[in-house]
Amino acid sequence: MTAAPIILATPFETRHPGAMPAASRPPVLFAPGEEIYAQGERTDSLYRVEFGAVRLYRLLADGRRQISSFYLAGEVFGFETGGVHHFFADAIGLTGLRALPRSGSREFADEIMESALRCLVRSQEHLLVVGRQNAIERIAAFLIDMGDRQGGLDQMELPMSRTDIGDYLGLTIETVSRVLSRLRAEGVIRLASLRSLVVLKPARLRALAA
Amino acid sequence: MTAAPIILATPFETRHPGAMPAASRPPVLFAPGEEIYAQGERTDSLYRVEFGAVRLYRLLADGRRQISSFYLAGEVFGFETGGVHHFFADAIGLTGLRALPRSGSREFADEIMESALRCLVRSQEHLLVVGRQNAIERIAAFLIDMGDRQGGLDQMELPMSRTDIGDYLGLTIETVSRVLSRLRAEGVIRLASLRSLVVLKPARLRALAA
DNA sequence: CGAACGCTTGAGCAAATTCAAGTGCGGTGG
DNA sequence: CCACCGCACTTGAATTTGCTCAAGCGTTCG
Repeated sequence: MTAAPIILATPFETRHPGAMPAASRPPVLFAPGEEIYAQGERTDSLYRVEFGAVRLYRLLADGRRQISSFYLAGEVFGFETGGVHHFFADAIGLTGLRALPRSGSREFADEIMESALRCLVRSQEHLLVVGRQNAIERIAAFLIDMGDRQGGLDQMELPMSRTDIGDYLGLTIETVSRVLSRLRAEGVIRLASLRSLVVLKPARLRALAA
Repeated sequence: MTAAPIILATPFETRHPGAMPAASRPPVLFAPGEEIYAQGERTDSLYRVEFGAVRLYRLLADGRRQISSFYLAGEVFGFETGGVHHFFADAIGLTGLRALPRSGSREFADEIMESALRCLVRSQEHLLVVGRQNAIERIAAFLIDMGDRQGGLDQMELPMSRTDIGDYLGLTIETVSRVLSRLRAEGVIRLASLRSLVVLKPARLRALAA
C-alpha cells in the first residue's frame, strides 16, 4: 500500500508517463507499491502494462479498500471521465508502463472504446462474484480468471498479496488464506510458493466457481 | 422476473426497437417485467429510457441474480462489446424506450464514449458498496443515489421491488426490509407507500452511507 | 541472529441468511 | 360494496458464514 523503499538507480524516463511524448520509448518503471496516480488527479493518457501488475482501487474514509481490478502485462487501464481519475492506481511488483496517447486516429479511438467496454463488462461480471457468490466461489472464480489471463495454463503467478486478493473479492485476508488452504487440502491446487500456484483439478475448480 | 400478463393494446411501434429506423419516433413500450434483451443476443443499438425504469442483470446457474444497474428516465444503457449482449435487460414498470443509432457523427461517438465511461465509473463505485460496506451502509448509499438521480430532492420513488433492491445490493429481501424498517423506526425515512419514500434526516442518511 | 512482514490457523462472535409465520394492500368477483 | 385472494412485504427465531481477535509460523532482510 505504501511505496517500497527501492530507489530505481537509472530511471528510464521522466517519472510521469503522461508527460511522455511518443509511444515507442522504453517503459516507465514503478517500484513495488509505488503510486501511479491518485483519485482526483488530472488524467490525459491511458497506460499499457508492459510487465508487472497494477491494482486499481477506491478507499472508504475508515480505510476499507476495494480493489476494482488488477491489470497484468499487455492490458490497458486508465479510462476515466471528465479528465479526472476516480480511483487510485499503484504498481504491485516492479512494473513497467507505457503511456498511450488519448487522442489519435478514428480506428485507435474505436479500439480504446472497445477496450473500455470490455473493462465495463468485466467490472459488472465481477460484481456478480462479489455480490452473489460465497468465499469458495469467489476464490475459484478469481483463480480461473487469473489463469485465463496468463495464457490459460493451469500454472499461474499471483503477483498480489493475500490482502490484495481479499480487497478485490470483498473478503478478509484470513478467509482468503483459509479457502486456499482448504483447496490445497482437497488437492484442487498446489502452492509451489506463496505467489505461485498450480491447478491440479481444473474441472473441480470450475465446478466450485459456479 | 417474468413478463406480466398485460397485453399492450396499441403498440406504438414494432416490438424490437433495434429495428426502429430514426430517433424522433414515439418510444417503444414495454410491459412490467417484459424482457428488453437477453444475454447472448446480438445488439446494434443503445437505448434511452423515456419513462419507467430498467434493470440490467446477470444470473448464476442456480438462479441467484445480480442486478448490475438500474436505469431511470433520461438515462442511456446497452453498451456492449463484440456486438453481443452480456446481460439481461428488462422493464421494471411500464417503460418507454427510444433506440439510439450505434454509429453517427464524431461528436455523437464521443458523447457515447463519455456515457459508457460514466457507466464504468458508476459500476466500479458500486463494487465498493457491495464489496466493502455493510447492509445499512449499502441501503443508505442506494437511497442517496436514487434521490440524486431523481432531482436531488428528499422525496423519491422506488420503481423496483425489495427483491430487486436486494439483488442490486447483494442482500436478501429480508435484510433490505429489516434495514428499511430500522431507518423508519429511527425517523431517518418515511415510507409514504411501499414504493414512495421521503428522507426526513438527509444528513443522518449521508452519515450512515460512509 | 533477531526483527519484520506476510501468511496461516484457531476460537469466539456478529452480521446476514434461511426458514417460517404473519401482515397489508390492490384487484377480482360475488 | 364488501369479502376474498394473491402477492409483496414484514417480522421473528434459528442457523450459518465469514469476521474479529489472537497466537504461531516461515521467510527475508538488515
